[in-house]
Amino acid sequence: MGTRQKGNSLYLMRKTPSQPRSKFTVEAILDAAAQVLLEIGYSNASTNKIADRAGVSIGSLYEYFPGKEAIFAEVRRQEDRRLFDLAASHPEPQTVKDWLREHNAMYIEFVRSNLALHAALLNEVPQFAIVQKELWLYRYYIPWAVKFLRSHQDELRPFGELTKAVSFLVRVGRSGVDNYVLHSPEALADPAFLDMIVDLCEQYLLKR
Amino acid sequence: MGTRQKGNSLYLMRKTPSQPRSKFTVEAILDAAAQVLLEIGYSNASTNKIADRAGVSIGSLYEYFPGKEAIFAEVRRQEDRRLFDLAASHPEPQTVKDWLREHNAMYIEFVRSNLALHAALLNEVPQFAIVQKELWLYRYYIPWAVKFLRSHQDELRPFGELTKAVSFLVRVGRSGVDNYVLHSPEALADPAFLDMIVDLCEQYLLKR
DNA sequence: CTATTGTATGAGCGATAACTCAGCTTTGAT
DNA sequence: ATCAAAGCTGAGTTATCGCTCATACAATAG
Repeated sequence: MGTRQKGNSLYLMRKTPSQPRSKFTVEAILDAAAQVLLEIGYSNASTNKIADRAGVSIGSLYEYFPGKEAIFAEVRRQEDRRLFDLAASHPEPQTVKDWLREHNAMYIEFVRSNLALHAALLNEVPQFAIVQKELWLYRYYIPWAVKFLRSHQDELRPFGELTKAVSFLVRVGRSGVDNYVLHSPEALADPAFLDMIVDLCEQYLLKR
Repeated sequence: MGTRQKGNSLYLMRKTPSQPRSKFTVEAILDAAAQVLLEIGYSNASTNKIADRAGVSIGSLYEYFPGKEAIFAEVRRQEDRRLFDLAASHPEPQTVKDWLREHNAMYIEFVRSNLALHAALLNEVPQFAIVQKELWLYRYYIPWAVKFLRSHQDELRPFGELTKAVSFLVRVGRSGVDNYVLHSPEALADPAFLDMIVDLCEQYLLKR
């Protein structure tokens, strides 16, 4: 038997596939879930339809996932992971100004690269019990951003608690972009949008 | 027969109650919807359960709403309206600084006054086809904020398009607070959070 | 008073959802 | 070559969902 989860949470995979073919199965399920989501929406997406679309039997689906919540939670985790990898693979800029521009551009590009999916995730799919603390963004990205900014503190306004301020700015920035993904996706393509959000970050962070 | 809607949208009420007793019925349904949402979550909330909880027959529910999407869309509209009324009833401050603090405090208080409901709305209930432009926040609040800020332009940094900048800041600010509602509700009670968001707004808007 | 429109009821129908389980196939270690 | 574990299958069970409709009472205009 595979590696069964202890708590049997509604939002976690039941077991982790060990053989290659089961890895394909799980991948097919996750891909199908994204497709079905875009085609008929979260509330109409059922485990049966997802399994169908994946070309996998419903029994197999339940072998790995306790239900559709867990499937979409996993889709979210994958996107979260993709984003972190993207950021981590990026060479570190010299100045805070550059850093702000590049990282904001990166996130905007990231959501734009699969706009429909991200809009649907934001619009329709509950966040469930995806605790922020377990996401790469919060576990790794924010601490990493804090470390970078601390090492460029001469460029910054004085902050009592830099960690708090950075975490705040990252969350606000991200939520702000997400708001536009949902309500004004066309604005994301405009370079002026990037300028605007970079401006916001600079005004908040940089000393002058 | 009542005032039937033309397009028969999934997200609008079917008819507007004219007699007092039917107004009570609709109110009961909306209240029940909020309760059921908090108790069992959006995806488990069914029209039958909502009607049950409201003490109203399922037939009556379908008299006024085409489905649960429309019910929750209406719950959202009511909250949106409540917020706008709150803001509109507020006396206009003298300075931009005061304005920023008071309006941010107002929104934080607003969400905190019914935190569980707002968290649930953000977390679980799809935004559907609630176009931003039809919300009070965007139709009235932002134009109004722009008007206020334009009349205090001497306190502001120069902006090419003030409307764009204000709209951006309002949306980012609101989304940012919403992010904390969802992921760190405890932080909202801390006065430092208000300070932080006011600081962000001031740094972005105010000249120095 | 009467006609018309407004409001309320709830049993019940058809559809579909979630999820199980008994049995079959594949894989890989020995 | 053998066999236990891993993986896969899909018809079937149970529950609930969305929604209709025949029926009846209430309000109001003329």
